[in-house]
Amino acid sequence: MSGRSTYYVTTPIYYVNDVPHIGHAYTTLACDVLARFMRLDGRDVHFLTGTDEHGQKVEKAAAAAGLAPQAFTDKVSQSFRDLVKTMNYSPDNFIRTTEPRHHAASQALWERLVTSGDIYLGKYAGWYSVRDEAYFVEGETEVGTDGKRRAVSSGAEVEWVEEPSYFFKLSAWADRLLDFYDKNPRFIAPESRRNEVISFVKGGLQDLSVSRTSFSWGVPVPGDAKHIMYVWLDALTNYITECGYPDTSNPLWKYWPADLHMVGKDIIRFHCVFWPAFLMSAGVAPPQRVFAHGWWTNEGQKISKSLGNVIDPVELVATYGLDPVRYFLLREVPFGNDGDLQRRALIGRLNGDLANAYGNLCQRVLSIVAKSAGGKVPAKGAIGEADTTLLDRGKGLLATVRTELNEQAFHRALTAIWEVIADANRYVDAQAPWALAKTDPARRDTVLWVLAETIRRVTLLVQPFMPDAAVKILDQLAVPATERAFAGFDKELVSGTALPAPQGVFPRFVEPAQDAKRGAAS
RNA sequence: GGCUGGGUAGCUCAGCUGGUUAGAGCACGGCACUCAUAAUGCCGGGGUCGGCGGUUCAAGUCCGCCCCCAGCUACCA
Repeated sequence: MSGRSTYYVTTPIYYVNDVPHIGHAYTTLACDVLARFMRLDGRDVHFLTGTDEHGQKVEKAAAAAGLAPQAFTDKVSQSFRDLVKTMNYSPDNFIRTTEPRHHAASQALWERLVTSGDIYLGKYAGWYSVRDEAYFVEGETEVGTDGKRRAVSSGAEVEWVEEPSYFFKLSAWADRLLDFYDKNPRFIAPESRRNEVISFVKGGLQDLSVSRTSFSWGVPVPGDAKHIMYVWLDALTNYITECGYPDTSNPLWKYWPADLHMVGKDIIRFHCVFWPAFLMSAGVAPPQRVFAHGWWTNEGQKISKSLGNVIDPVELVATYGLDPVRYFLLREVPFGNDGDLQRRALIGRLNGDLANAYGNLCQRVLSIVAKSAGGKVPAKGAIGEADTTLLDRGKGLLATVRTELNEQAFHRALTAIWEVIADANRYVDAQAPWALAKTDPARRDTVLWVLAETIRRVTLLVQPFMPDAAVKILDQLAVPATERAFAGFDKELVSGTALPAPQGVFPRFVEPAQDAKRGAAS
């Protein structure tokens, strides 16, 4: 036996020229839920996130700040490590492209590409803006009435510049990529993105410039130190750096190929076209799947720094609480679609799904147990049809959630869990344990046991989404820490186990009064 | 322009290979209950399923045309 099956999930490495925003938080959250679920499900998980710290922008920003690039990135990348704590992520490692092992891995990969004959020296040419210190493609420029060509974004004059550059023969890989997509239908998700990528590749591929000489903050090209490896070749390599590349005897190499690269929809091409081409050229297996999720808007408005409506995950968590934010982000929108972050909707989910449906279910059941059933797991008596129906719904949930998360369908997984919560609330009303207390205490206890047991199962599955809240509820059910993994899913609550006093887990969110707001403003 | 995916109750969306009176959640209205976080449950109003035409015994579900929305159409992390 080879032991537990591995599960390797990655976030993109985040570029350190920016502070973390909701987009970063969202991507990593999705990975975190998967990592936590897979661990509970007995998989041997490796969950990687990190920062991309090279490039001209970083070099310039460091200079502007009067710092050496390394000191600068040490400082800026910290905000991403802080977000890990704020959002309660559970990565197994936080990788940085400035690590020596990453330079070694990137250079090793480069050398393999050279050996494969896919690297050649040529010239990179484009419209260059001295003021912006950046290249623009033709479409990003326009010729003004004075006959001078300028960058559309900055208005700066551009000139045609050529610099020596190494190229990767991407043009030779189109057919092999299409063949790869064809044989691996799960490689790109969601489906609409898959179509886009395939049509892009079918349109023909150009060779890719993979080195620059215009700056020096990066990984030197082996054998030609004037050149720095360009952005994506360096950045993408992090996924195998982590596993020890090129040392395939590294213990972490068992995780490659990755089960899932989670990415935002803007960087799908790099992950679905360039990356598998690099890897195949180097004789390394491509990842198994890339999922491109959507973007958030803020109250219907596109998010942009210039509009000043960037969503700060730290503020969201401070206002609404961590677990409600985690829940909302993955429940509100079909994963893969764009979503709109509306405070009203968030509060609706918090009060409706969490406080009213789930929290109140726990509270109404546990308070009866505490007040009139002895404060212990109630005695399980004869189980009837209605009991079996509810219990079976809870039992079936694990398989359902497993299936949905295998497709990264977080919203459907949560919907399925909440359907059982709704069933449980209906069952409480139908069985009316408060009435049974007078007529049939034994039956009352059985009803309470069925409910507690259902809450246990539901909560085990809530753990990956809302770890803190789940702990509180499982504690109130006295579920041993050793029985919270899914191996213990069918280990029922034992009647007679002493329970702690119940306490609410999801308080309702009450909006500050409008009058108070106006009063404060005026 | 081309390609792809969409346009279904006030809002967000389900509706597999065509087949009984088109569904869910939220919101709204009424009722019930009182264990519970003024929570929960039940009932109800509300949709010419983007438009026009066609195929079929039968179309939201297939075909054609048109209108509208979004994404992609390469080197920006």
